[in-house]
Amino acid sequence: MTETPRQRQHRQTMADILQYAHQQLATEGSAGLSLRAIARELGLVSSAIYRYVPSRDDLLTLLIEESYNAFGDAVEAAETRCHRDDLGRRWLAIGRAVRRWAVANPAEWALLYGSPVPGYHAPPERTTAAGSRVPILLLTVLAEANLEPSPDDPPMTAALHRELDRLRPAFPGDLKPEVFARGLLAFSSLCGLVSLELFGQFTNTVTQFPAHLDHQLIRLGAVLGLPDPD
Amino acid sequence: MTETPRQRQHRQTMADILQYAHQQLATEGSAGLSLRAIARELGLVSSAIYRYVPSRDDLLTLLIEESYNAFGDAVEAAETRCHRDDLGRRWLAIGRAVRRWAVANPAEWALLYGSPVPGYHAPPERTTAAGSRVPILLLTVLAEANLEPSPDDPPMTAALHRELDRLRPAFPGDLKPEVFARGLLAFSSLCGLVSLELFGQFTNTVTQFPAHLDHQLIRLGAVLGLPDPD
DNA sequence: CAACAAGAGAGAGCGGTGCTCTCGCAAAGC
DNA sequence: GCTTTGCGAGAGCACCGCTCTCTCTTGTTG
Repeated sequence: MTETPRQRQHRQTMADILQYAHQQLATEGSAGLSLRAIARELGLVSSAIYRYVPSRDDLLTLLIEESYNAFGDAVEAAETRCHRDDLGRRWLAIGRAVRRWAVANPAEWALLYGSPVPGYHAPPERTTAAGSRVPILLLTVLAEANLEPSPDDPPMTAALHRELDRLRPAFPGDLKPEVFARGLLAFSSLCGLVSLELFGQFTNTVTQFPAHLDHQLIRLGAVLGLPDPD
Repeated sequence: MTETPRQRQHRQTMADILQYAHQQLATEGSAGLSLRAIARELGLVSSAIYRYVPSRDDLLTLLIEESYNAFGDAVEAAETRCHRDDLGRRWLAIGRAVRRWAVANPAEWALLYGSPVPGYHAPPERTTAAGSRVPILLLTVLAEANLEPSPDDPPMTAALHRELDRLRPAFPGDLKPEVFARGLLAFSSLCGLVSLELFGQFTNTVTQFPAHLDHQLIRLGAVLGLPDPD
C-alpha cells in the first residue's frame, strides 16, 4: 500500500498550501488570506489551486482544525509536565500555555476565538472535536480534583444538567454540574483575558496588566475551588 | 451660523452612508462591508463615495466609534437605573446590559471585541475614549464601593501602580490598585463570556450556559468583593 | 505494448472589490 | 456676473474567488 509518486506529489503540494496559508495568516491576517497569492507562491496559476482546495472557506476550515490541534497539543504538553497531584499547578500550567500559544500565534488565536471570519459562516462540526480539547483538559483537571459543590454555587437548571450528562463521557471521574459551570466560567475568563490583550483592548491603558496573568490565574483557580500551586 | 443647503445635504448623505453601513454590518459582517454596495444603495456611482469617506478603513473607524458610543450609552443607561447604594445590583446591571447589547448587535460586538478587522490595523486613539466608557463605568462602581485590598489580592508591581495613577483622574473616589486589578479581571471575564457565546464556541455543547449569566455575574461580583444584589 | 482513463496545470473569463484619475456641471462666494 | 469650490459620473487599474475548457502528462488496464 505504498503511495505512488503522484499521490506523494499531491500530498506535498497540499502541505505546501497549508504551510504557506499559515504563513500568510500570520502576516496578513485571516481576511488577507488569498488563494491566488498562495498559488503564485507555489508557481501555480490561480485556477490550479482548486485541484487541491474546493474553496477559500474549505481552506479556512482546514486551517482552523490544524490550529485547534496545534493549540491542543501545546496546552496538553504543558499540562502533562506537571505533577499529577498538584492540581492548582496543572490549572496554572493550562492558563499559561493558553496565553503563551496565543501570543506566539496571534492570527491563529484570532481565527479560533475571534470574530467569525469574512463571509465564512459554518465552522463545521468536524472542528468542534479539535476545539474541545483544551476545555476538556481543564474539565478533566476539575474532575480529578473531585471538587464538591459549595454553597456559593448558583443553582443548576435541568437543561444544564442534561447537557452535562451528554458531555460526561468525555472526561473521567465525577464532575458535579456546579463544578462544571465553574470550569466554563474560568475558561471563558481566560479567553477574555487573552483576547483583550491580543486584540489590543489594553493598549495605551493597562499594558502591564497581562504580565500579571499568573496572579489572575491563581485568583481564577480560587474561583474554581482549586488549591494554590505548591 | 446656519448651515447652507449644501452642507446640510452633505451631512445627510454622510448619515445615510453610516446608517446603511451599520445595516450592511449586521447582514454581512464586518468583512462584507463594501463601499461599492453602499454607493449602489444610495444611487451613487462607486467613486462618489470617496467624497465622503477617505477609505474603507476610515469608514470602519467611524463605525467603531459609533458602536462604542452606542454600547456605552446602553450600559450606562442600565446602570443609572439602579439604586446608587446597591453596588452589587449596579455591577449586575452592567453585566446584563453588556450581554444584552452584544446579543442585539452581534456584528458591532465583533467589531469592538472580536479580532481586528481585515487588513485594518490601527484602531486610532480617537476610539479609545469611547472604548473606555464601559470599563470606566465598572471601575467607577468599584471606586464608590470603597473596597479595600484583601489578603487574596496578588501583589502589585510598580509598573501597574504607575499605570493606575495615570488613569486615576478618570473616576471618582479612591480605587486601590488591587481592586483595580480585580475590576479588569471581571471585565475581561465578562467579555470572554459574551464573546464565546456570540462567536459560537458554546454551540453544540453547552448552549444553556449563557442563560446562567446572572449567576456567573454574581460569582464574578464576589471575586470583585461586591455584595450580592438586594 | 497500445489504448484508455484520470488528473494536473494553463488560460480565458465573469463578476466582484478598493481606489485613482479626469472631466463636466452646478452651486456658493465674491 | 465671474470665479472658485466641490459633487457626481465614468473609465480604468490591480486585486479577489470561482468556473469553464483545453492540453498534456501520468497511471492503469486490456
